[in-house]
Amino acid sequence: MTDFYQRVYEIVRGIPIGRVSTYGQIAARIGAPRAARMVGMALRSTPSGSDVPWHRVINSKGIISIENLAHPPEEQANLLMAEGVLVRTIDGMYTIDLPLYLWQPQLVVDKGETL
DNA sequence: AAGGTGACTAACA
DNA sequence: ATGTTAGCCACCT
Repeated sequence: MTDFYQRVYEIVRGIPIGRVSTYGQIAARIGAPRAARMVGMALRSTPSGSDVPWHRVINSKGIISIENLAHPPEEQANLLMAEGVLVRTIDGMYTIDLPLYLWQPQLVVDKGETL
């Protein structure tokens, strides 16, 4: 995993079903806390058929990004709801209760790796 | 090789 | 509280 994108995919693959993460959180876990936009870029080029659950990544406000050009936000909302995530529709935007669904990975201090 | 572009964010006004 | 601004940095012309 020498590629930035690959690291993004690896982390996103670790998001459990029914949980979500944010662009910033993933960037931080890669070690580049300011590279949230790059995370979005990486997810942009993930095919629907891939094993990367791109739909489990939303923005820091708990909203499905309306700037999303790769897939309609509606599709992302459907995928999340299919996993049991409660998605509210407010003013044409899809919002998620972030404190409730945010993925909070445990850190393994021993090896400096994460679960 | 150099500059433009964002599935973002935190900081301001 | 809500709207704007300015950093951000790997990728793609």
